[in-house]
Amino acid sequence: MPKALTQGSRILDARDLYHALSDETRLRILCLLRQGERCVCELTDDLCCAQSRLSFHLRTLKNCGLVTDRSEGRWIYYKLNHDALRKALMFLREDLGADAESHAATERARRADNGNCR
Amino acid sequence: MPKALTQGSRILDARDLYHALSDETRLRILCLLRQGERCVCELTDDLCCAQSRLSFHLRTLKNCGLVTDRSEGRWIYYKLNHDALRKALMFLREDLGADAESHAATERARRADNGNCR
DNA sequence: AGGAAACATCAAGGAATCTTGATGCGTCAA
DNA sequence: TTGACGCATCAAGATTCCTTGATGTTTCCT
Repeated sequence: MPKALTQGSRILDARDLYHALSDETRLRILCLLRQGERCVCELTDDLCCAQSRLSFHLRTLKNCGLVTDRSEGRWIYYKLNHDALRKALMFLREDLGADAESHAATERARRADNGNCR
Repeated sequence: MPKALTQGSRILDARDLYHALSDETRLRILCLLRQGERCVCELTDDLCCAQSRLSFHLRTLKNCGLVTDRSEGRWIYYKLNHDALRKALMFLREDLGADAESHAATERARRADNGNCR
């Protein structure tokens, strides 16, 4: 499939991921979940955050795939979904040309196949 | 400086970056700028987007550092700022544990220094 | 069975964000 | 110097997003 056709939904997927990442509370949730699974009541304590508010943000994170949940008895455990994190990272790298190292080297390479906009 | 003290502003910086990335128009702008500097009228054409609207989004991108501008005569040229892109990428990698490769390996390593939340 | 804990969901209000059209300012060409 | 172009900015309305408090559901304990 030509790249142009897939670009649209790639952008929309990326937009949804970055939107989920664009809130302080949600970023704090993700930082906590990095340490492992957490149930909602633990997160509520750690974040000093009303339960319904937390629930709202967890749903936002779940909707775009950044977290998954699993229920066990009365508790619901949330954890990071690394596939979605990787998607967010890969869009930065592949679509926007972000690189972890100094920019100079990669840009030199890219300039070889210089593509003009139109 | 202890990591906890720097965490707050890291999160706020990341939030601002991801907010700028959370809009379809802005992502399209960034994709176009990846190919090199563009002036506003070129972007207006490429995106079929009202000029004032484009100007609004360019300001959003500029405010968080994702693009820089340079004026030349009547034109103002915008280009990507790779330092900001790298910041967005590094937060995903370092603070959230995103990795480009399969997750299994890194997580095995990380589990050694298992940190509990509290 | 009854009560409490853990969580989701809903409605309403408030805040932030986006879009649009109008206006203003600097620059260039005639 | 006048007019057109390129762009920013502003005000107003529309839309999306977030927060809060109330209520509902499920599960567990007694």
